[in-house]
Amino acid sequence: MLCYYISDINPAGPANASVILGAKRMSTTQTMSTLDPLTHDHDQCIARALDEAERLCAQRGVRLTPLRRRVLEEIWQHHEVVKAYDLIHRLSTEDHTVKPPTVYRALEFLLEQGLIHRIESLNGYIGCSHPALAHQCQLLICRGCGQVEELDDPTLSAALQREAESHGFRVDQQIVEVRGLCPHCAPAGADVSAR
Amino acid sequence: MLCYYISDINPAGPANASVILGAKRMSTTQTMSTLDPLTHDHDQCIARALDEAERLCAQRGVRLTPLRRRVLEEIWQHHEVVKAYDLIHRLSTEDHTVKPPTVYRALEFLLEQGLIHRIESLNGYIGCSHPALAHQCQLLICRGCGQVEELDDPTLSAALQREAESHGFRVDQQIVEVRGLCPHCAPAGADVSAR
DNA sequence: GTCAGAAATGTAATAACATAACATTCTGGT
DNA sequence: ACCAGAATGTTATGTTATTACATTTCTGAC
Ligand SMILES: [Zn+2]
Ligand SMILES: [Zn+2]
Ligand SMILES: [Zn+2]
Ligand SMILES: [Zn+2]
Repeated sequence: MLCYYISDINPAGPANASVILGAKRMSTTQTMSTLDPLTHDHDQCIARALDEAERLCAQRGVRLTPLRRRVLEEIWQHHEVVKAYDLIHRLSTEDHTVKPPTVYRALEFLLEQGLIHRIESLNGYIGCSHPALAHQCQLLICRGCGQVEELDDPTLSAALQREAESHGFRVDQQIVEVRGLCPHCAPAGADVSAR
Repeated sequence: MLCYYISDINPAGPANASVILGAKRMSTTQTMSTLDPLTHDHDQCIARALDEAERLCAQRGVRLTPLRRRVLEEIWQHHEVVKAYDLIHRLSTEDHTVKPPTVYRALEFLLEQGLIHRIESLNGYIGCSHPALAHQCQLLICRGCGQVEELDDPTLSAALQREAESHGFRVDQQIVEVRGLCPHCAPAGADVSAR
């Protein structure tokens, strides 16, 4: 199962993406399993993620409180990595500043419930695209647009698990993060210097 | 190529390790590619790492200055993850405190030269066990003893690369970290709660 | 409905990790 | 000796995360 959406049209623009204003349709030239910016209804995407979260928490007997739900909603605003202090700023208002522990506790809950993933190499967080089942995922992190594709290739995770076990290692958790350029940013290649 | 050494005898002790005082020999019962604590001459291990670093830097025309060498030496004191601020404390004396940029610049140099690896999930660093060639490695990180085994399975890294490319992703870097228990800590399993 | 305990949230302080900007010193080539 | 570039020193600050404790909210037993 995959989830990779483009919430904003890349300024540089995907060189070969099919863009027909007003007539949403799939891009035909991208090999990446993405939805075209114009085909992706992100409001619906957010709603789906939140509904799924509600459902899972109810089913598990844990509480998706307004605060936790709000944090999850903020994380789902884009398909880009979100930082804890971004959340603090976004949740704060003129008359009420949210303090770090508030956000970190919500993040902790969402991580425990598998509703988000932590991106270790960026100290950031991203919504999980298939939270119903426990899984070891591989994250493709674009340094061009900051967006993240979550893969769940059981063959890969099994191979890594096997390799670790063959060295007598008992695996708790796999952290697999691939840094690079997504298909929308790669064509522009030359102008996307290391970030 | 593998490098996994035990610098300190685990307090809990490997349940089934062969230990013959005074007569260093390989453990016969561990499946992990480790050296028995007693067979591992860590002074020699450090010396080897530093010599290799000297050789590579000379060959590449870069300067392994006393400071950089000193930082590398500290990182190699054990086979455990080292934190930047540990290094700051270890390098500081009564009459001279080392400041963060000093250490971070040395770490940056050592990372560029492939002499150390950064462990993203721990904000730590570890000596690279085969720095002569560029490589994508897999790190097995024990939560029991803090030691790290560096694997370099080209099959695994190729599989991950292929998977990413099949999604149109251009790979810069792979981060593969496996958290769990090493064979010396796993048998004691029950008493090693999550850290 | 009441109430006690548990869970969640609020708050203040601080720890841990990392970098920016600029000054000074060191090094190697001429 | 001189110069330019590399390396290091120094100050300040930015970023990420946790500890400890107070208060509020929720839940289930009665
Ligand atoms: Zn979306
Ligand atoms: Zn991109
Ligand atoms: Zn060693
Ligand atoms: Zn261990």
